[in-house]
Amino acid sequence: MLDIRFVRKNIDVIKEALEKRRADIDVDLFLRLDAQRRKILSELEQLNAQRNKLNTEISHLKRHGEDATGLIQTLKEISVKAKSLDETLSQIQSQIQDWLMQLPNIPHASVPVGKDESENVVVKMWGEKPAFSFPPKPHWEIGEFLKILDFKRAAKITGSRFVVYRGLGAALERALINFMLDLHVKRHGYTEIFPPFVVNEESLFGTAQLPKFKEDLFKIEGEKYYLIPTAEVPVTNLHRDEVLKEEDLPLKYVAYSACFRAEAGSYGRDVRGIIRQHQFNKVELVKFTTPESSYEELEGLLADAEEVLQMLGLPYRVVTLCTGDLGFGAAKTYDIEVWVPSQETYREISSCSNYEAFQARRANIRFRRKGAKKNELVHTLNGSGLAIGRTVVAILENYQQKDGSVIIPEVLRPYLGGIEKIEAAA
RNA sequence: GGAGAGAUGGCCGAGUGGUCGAAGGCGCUCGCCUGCUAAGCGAGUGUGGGGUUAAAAGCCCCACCGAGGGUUCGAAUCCCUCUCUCUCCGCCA
Repeated sequence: MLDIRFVRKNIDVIKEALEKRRADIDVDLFLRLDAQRRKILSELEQLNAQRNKLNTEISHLKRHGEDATGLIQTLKEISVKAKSLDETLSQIQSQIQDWLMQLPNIPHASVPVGKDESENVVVKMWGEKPAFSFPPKPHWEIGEFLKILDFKRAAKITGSRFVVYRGLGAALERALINFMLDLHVKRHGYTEIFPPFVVNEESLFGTAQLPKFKEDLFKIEGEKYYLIPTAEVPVTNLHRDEVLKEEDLPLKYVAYSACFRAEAGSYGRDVRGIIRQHQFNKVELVKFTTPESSYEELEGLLADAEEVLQMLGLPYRVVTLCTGDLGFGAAKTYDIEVWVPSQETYREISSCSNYEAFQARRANIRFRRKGAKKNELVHTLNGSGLAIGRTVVAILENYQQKDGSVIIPEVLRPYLGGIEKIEAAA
């Protein structure tokens, strides 16, 4: 959410941002509602001030045992008027709130202008794509051959877009989680969080999944709870309605969680394999920073996520999302895309974003500078570090051998009891 | 799931219809005093919104005593619903 006063005073900036994003939102509606709101608000407040004055007089009279019938009559009339104004006001206010909730963040000046995904800008290439002496297999074939991924039984026990990891597959998933957590905690200085995987509506409003993206979420029937689509939600909301201390910033958290996504509207995309699942694991990085340091911290966050791929020896590239592809609440986003040999393409494995104060305003996360009177909103950032399932895809495909086995990257071996490769069970 | 108790400012805690944004204490900030980083004295110390302003400060006004609704001329105080916390019982990894 953006600051209503900022919007009011910078309507041209808003219009330009919406145009760059190719978003169609009625800005004039806002201006009309806002003008109405302020007019009614000041009328109402004048009435209230009048009422408060008369009330004081009445209480004086009453305490001296004098008659206040006339004043009470006047007050009755004022109260009736105030009540109806109040109703009108709250209607307008909720309309304004709805409008503001629909308004996306303003892209940062450094974000390239573009219409869609095709105009994202590659800013970095890392690693060498593996050269195979045979046609590389897709990860689902490798996984089934090695009996580490079981799609059939997952479909039986749950449904499509679910998978069962078995044996070394399950161990690999667990190893990756531990490896990434250890890296970010011990080397990058993040604090580990193990959050609830279920959250309430307020949290989802705070991080801007609601109200716009309800159809992407799993809701628990009969409860007010939702399954989290990412650990970003519980971790960012850790400090909802809090005032942080300047000296504690930046706060850096890393959290493992399962993530649940309805994937509505993605029928037919990535139907095979584990690229797109209803449930997947992810290690997420979240930062709370001062406004002036958030872009520096974004670069740091990106580097922390990249290091995972570097240590695993997986080739990747980094792209800056253009304005047309930028997520709703983000001011700037880097995607890290890992090389997937069977598809001969790079696939997103991490998305690192600076939300500036967009989430902080919704979630009311502030900080106070030393000696300052006023609280300010923090900036929030987050990024995957990394998506576990897609990392498994990358490992299986990039490290596959001609005989169908898969070499384990060295850094993972201590997490897998020292084994060097996954082979077909005898 | 059943029964009961509670939710007030950074913290503790008073306040059962009118002068309450809220006593008192603690903490914190500033000042004074004191021949030691103590004690004492004085003042200040919530958040959000609207107006005034080029802007800020300041000033004026409004709202907020877990949340939402209601009664009333008037609600922290009365009524209803919800949420959370605590105690006991039941169930349970």
